[in-house]
Amino acid sequence: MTQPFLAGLNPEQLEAATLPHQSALILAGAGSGKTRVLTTRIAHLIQTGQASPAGILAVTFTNKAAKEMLTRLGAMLPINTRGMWIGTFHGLCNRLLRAHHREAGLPALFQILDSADQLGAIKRLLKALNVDDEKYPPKQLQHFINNTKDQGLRAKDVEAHDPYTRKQQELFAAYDEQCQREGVVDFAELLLRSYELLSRDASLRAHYQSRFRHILVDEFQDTNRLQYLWLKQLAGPDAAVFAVGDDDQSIYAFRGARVGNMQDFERDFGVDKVIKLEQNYRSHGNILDAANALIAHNRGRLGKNLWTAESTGEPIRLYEAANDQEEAQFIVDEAKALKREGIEFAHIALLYRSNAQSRVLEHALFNAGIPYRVHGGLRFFERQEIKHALAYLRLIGNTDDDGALLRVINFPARGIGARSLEQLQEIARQNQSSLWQAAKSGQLGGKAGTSIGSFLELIRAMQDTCEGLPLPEQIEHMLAQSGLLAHYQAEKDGADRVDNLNELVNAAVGFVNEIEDDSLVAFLTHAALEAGEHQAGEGSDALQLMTVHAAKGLEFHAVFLSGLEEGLFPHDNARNEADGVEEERRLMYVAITRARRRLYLSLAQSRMLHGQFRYGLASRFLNEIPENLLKRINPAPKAYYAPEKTTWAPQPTPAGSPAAYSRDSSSPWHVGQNVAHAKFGSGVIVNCEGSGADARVQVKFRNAGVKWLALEYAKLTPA
DNA sequence: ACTACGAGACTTTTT
DNA sequence: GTCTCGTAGT
Repeated sequence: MTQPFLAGLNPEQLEAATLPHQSALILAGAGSGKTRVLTTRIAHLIQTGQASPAGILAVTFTNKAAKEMLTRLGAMLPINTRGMWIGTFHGLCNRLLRAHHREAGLPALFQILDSADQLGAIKRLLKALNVDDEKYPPKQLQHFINNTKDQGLRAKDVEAHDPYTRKQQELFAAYDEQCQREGVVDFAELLLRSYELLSRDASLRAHYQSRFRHILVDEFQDTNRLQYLWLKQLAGPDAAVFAVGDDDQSIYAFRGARVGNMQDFERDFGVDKVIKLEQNYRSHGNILDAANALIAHNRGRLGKNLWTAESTGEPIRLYEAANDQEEAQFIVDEAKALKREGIEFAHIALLYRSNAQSRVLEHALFNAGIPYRVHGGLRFFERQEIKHALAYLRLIGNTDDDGALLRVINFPARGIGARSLEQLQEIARQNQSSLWQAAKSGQLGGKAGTSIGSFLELIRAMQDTCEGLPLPEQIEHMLAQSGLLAHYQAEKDGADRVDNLNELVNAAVGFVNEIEDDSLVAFLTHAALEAGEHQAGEGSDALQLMTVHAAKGLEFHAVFLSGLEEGLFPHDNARNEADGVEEERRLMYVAITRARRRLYLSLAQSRMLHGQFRYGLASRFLNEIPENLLKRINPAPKAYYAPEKTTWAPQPTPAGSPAAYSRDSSSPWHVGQNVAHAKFGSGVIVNCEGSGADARVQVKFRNAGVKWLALEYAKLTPA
């Protein structure tokens, strides 16, 4: 039997992919071909007859990773991957719970709450119980609930030694009851429920244990306690668990990931095979050397050293700017230069530690006319208008979904105000029923009773209309009947929202074509579990902007890593946490190893953050990269930057360029000067740089925004 | 029922 | 600086 897909693997990759039936831990460094090994192993198991497609369970963290795996697998083997259990932890748990909803104590059509829905549910709970949300902030309670569940624990399992924790515990229990009553399940609950189901039901457990004799886990370092427990329940005595991970890339401890699971795994699963994938196929030598040197400062690593067959390549460029705007300008200029060298913008990434940093970069890119795409941000299914539409769909499926009902009972406005709702909620409380049941009971009189009654009729009418229709048509009718579409069409800035609502119909068409299940619940589940990147600018040649977290798993020809200052990276908040700095260092390691050929590191001596100036020292991580790998690029002499109406603090003069921040007296233009431009109108100079033919000024126009202008060409007049 | 204004947040985030 | 949220006012 030929297995062409095994060709080209290095010895370690080959060994891992063809390992006999036993549990194993694969330490896969950045860029070492981990996804390839995972998919190749699955293909190998199937083709050699060691496993049938149905006998394999492969679990990832993101939908993207799961999709990637399925695509690659489909290319290797002529099999239908559809029935295979390859997916995210949440996706697989959902599948399990749908199949055994009765045993799990859930309604057949249970809905999934995303984080925002969950927060809403908690706020509602606090209000119903008359709890002071100042004393028990909803966000904090949400955190408490999710954290506890992620440990595999329920409210009753919490050890409360103080009144405050006891109250949280009590609210946690009440929250779970509320969810149960409404037939909804949050993300953590998906996992906890299916874990409890497997632990409780021996025959069900035996069934799945004998079915899945091969379990493969991606990004093992990111698993939390509960996910680990879940895996342990699913893995029977003859299961071989193939865990792939990299302790150096563990950057999600803040949300419960436990690197310790890797050591536990070796012990609990009797692992005697640990394979290290250390050959990196991505980066040039200098970049890897920098990454290795940096990560060596962490203690308690499992130990791994990346190497490459590639040449050393270019040095890592380090740039220290006077301020954040200058840093952004440097990045813009270099990106342009790279583009001239033939590197596409799409292969260049601008990375930062926190989202707040993107604004200055975007601003500079916008002024330079460079196309860019920001990753992360509002997802399609999280938009307000989409949430509203989904709430109607949820109500069609399950009228007891109080969260959904409250969201749309008065949207578009139907004269059901806060007062009517309070009455309704009071009745529901007394009857121990859902809001829908309360409304139906006829205990509401007067105007409130009538308007709420007609809302009930509206939903019932929708249910009737939708009965038996294909999903996309159901959505179209709902949009019209609910008045949502009309509402946004009438709104003056509603065009985008209308587009999105129509896009929702398209999404349903795509969904129905792709998935065999075209039920409403399946679509709603899809919406909750795959909020979707679904953003503009895809496919075009645009610079890629994202946080370092979001860059994990990706690679780029050139990477700019900005904001390398103490307090930002490592972040201030990380310094107080146990092992906080080590996690930040791993984050830095992830950032560095994204670069294939060229890496820029930059920092600013001062930057605007949260509305005020902040002066940071160079990040400690810069000192952990050997000097011989670095090439320092010195800033060209610049005029100082003085923000309008801000008390300007003198900036430290960097060594080696004493004149860098003094005013250029030879230029007739200066910061703060009022000027006029033929096309853009009047404005004020906010920045100057260069001299002679290269002289440029940045002008903030009253009506035309902020623009950089070359003095040689732009006709500016003092005003 | 809609708007406007002030207060407070604000690391990272997938599901 | 900018966004969200909640409340008070029209």
